[in-house]
Amino acid sequence: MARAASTPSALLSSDLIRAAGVKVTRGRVRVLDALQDARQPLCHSEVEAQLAGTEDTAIDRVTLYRILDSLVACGLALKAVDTRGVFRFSIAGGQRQHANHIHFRCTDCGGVFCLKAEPPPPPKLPRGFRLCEVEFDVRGTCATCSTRSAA
Amino acid sequence: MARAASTPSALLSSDLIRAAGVKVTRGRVRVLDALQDARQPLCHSEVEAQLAGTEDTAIDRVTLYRILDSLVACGLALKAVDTRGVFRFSIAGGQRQHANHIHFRCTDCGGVFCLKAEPPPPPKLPRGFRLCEVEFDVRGTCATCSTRSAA
DNA sequence: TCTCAAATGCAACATTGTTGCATTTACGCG
DNA sequence: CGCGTAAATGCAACAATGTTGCATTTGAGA
Ligand SMILES: [Mn+2]
Ligand SMILES: [Mn+2]
Ligand SMILES: [Zn+2]
Ligand SMILES: [Zn+2]
Repeated sequence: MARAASTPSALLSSDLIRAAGVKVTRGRVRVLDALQDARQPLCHSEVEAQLAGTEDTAIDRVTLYRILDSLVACGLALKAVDTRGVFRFSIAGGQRQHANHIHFRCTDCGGVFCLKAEPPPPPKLPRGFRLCEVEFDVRGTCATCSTRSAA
Repeated sequence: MARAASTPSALLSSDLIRAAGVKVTRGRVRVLDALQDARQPLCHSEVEAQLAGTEDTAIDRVTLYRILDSLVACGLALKAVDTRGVFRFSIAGGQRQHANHIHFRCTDCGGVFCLKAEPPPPPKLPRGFRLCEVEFDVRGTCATCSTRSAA
């Protein structure tokens, strides 16, 4: 089964940052690398933890907040709030390739799988309402997890 | 626009609370009244401000958090996070009456609005996958919030 | 190399939400 | 009504997340 995956592009973070028109700093490169490697949007503390796993020096907490916001400001990252009210960051553009099909989320392993079906058309909205995003969320257990739990 | 979870009845808050199976306290009645009167989901501080406008004594900050959560726990209120990561509360109606149509969630105020359209049918899944839940999430800004942000 | 706006580190602060515990209160029951 | 008790409240402390101000350092163009 085709797993939803991050971009296979070997574009260096430093190149992306330079192309975005902001200074290439060690912090920005490390954070963007972390977002690229991540398989889901990361919150501030998760990025911090990821960075702590490296041998490099730690980035200041406030600086990390500012780096994340700067990546969003220059279009390299996306910022969204999760159900607990915490901001999560992901690389921008990674979602575009998954725009015209729907996804299945395994509630067991957390995996996201691409389905063949197209997303349903957005409904008609009352006057004055502004559509921003339509998400068809299909949840359950994937084949692997279903087999394992049936055993 | 028909707001989701609007109660057509003039049921007293105290009756609703009693029927929900929890103790009828002055705080719960006042908070539920505030949510009923509100035209949009209110966050903690907004409920606090609303209550401060009355002549009654102020409710402790922690108690207000606990009252709001208790109203959610007993099914009288709904809790959703807004775009800034703040929880907003609104009165809940019967959820059964909202089974056959889809909803629009305002990412600004957290409000939930009933739409006329039916929910889309569940997609066909790959072999071995087990469907558990399907959710059609339509997000954007409601008429009120769209007007306000355009100003 | 020089220069300086941009980025960083650090301290302090703000907002939102939670936990522990002593006190008070709602309400079922005799 | 008056009791007993579990639930609810008030208060202090704490936690998590995010922001502001300011002095210092640094990326990168001239
Ligand atoms: Mn928050
Ligand atoms: Mn996909
Ligand atoms: Zn799975
Ligand atoms: Zn709204």
